[in-house]
Amino acid sequence: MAIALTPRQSQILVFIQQVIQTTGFPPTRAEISSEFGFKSANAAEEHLRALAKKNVIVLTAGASRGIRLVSTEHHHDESSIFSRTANFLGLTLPIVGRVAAGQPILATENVERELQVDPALFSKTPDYLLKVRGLSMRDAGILDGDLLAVKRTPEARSGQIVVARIDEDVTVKRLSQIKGRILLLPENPDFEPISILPGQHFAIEGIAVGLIRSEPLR
Amino acid sequence: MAIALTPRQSQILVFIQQVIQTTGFPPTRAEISSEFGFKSANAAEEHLRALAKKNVIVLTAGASRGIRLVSTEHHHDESSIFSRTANFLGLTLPIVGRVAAGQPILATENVERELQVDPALFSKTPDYLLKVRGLSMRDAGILDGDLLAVKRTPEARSGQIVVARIDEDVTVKRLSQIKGRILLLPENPDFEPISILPGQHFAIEGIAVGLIRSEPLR
DNA sequence: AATACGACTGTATATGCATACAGCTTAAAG
DNA sequence: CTTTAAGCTGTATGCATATACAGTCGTATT
Repeated sequence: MAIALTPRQSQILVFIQQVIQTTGFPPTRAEISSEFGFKSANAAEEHLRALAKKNVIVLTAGASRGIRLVSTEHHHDESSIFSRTANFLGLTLPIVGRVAAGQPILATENVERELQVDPALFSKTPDYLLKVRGLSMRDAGILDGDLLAVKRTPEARSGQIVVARIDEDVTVKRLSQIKGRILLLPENPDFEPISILPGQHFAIEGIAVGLIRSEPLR
Repeated sequence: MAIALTPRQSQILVFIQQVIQTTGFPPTRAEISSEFGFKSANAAEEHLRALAKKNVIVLTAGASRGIRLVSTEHHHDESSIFSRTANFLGLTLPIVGRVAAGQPILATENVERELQVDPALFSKTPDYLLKVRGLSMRDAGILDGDLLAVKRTPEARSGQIVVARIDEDVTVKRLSQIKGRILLLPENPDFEPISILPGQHFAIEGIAVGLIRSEPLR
């Protein structure tokens, strides 16, 4: 179970991803410090330690630029320059990874990258792609690592698959509203339904309108 | 047009690729020398210069591990009727619906429509999208109506999810090759494994590299 | 009030690493 | 037979980098 990153740590992580994508190799402590205006390389060092402790990167002791991103999935190679330059036909959707606790879903820190999508693909135009974690919706054909196309809306009908926020956590579940009682149902017998208790902060963030599985199927 | 690499230069290049793959960052001159038994780091330096001159890598002066692989171009077979036009947006992939008995998958009659896809999305570039019928692969997260991104290839490894042709029929299953015996396994206990009998016409049409679910999830 | 932690500044230092210059060897090309 | 290029050895130099230790500041917890 991964702990949520702080906003600052997310920024560092995104920067590392960007450097690898644009230069082909990870940044040094000094380069990170320079980017963020740190006057001491130690600030970067400590952020890297924190990210390593939270298992989003792996550090190689003694090696310069010894930073490795933990297998989120595909290593994006040069092909991603496509999504950068393209700006005419397609819809550009942000890919939202780990949602930092308490942060709005579309906060910059949560956006891992962007992807071009043909608007003709989905019946309802999605606003973002959420990277699904875990197997709680397995039996609905939603697997770990899948990109869920989500349309932002504050309301949903019972039975729809929704992105919901309970207190600080964001989750994907099937919505069930019976007699005013709100239930979030997993689609996997190994998981328990989530009942919204009075006093808990609950909000519908959006409804699922499609899905993209980018990893080679195994 | 790139000049051909010498055998030794190819070995160096492959090593660099392997290091990036396994560690997440490029090797140093010393590491290359160590791998190949060079007693001087200068040997590696000169190889890197040669590779840079032949445009297969880009060197960043002054940066440790400042090696970047140059994107290897994808070569598609021109024989395909469907030009996968790689413009700025990306790939144009044909959506293949019901495959008429005996017809090649990409025969015009089978193509329902076309869809633009960001090439950065899939790790292996797909050649077409196959509309899945039935629930035989349900437990692999492939549902009825899903668009399976397929890369054309005549060969596949055991365990991969493949598009295969048995006599006149096209099907999606998990490939199992044990002791020369070919089995096509469904991912749904309600379906039976398909055993290829001698005398039957069998061919791998492609492997699944991704999936798109365009219909609103229900 | 005491403690813990995120997020830094500041100072240091031992390696890590890129990179230059001088040669040597072998094989192909003129 | 001389030149050129690939492929090395050997020696050196100096910036590039990781990383330790000592503090500061503010915001939460306990």
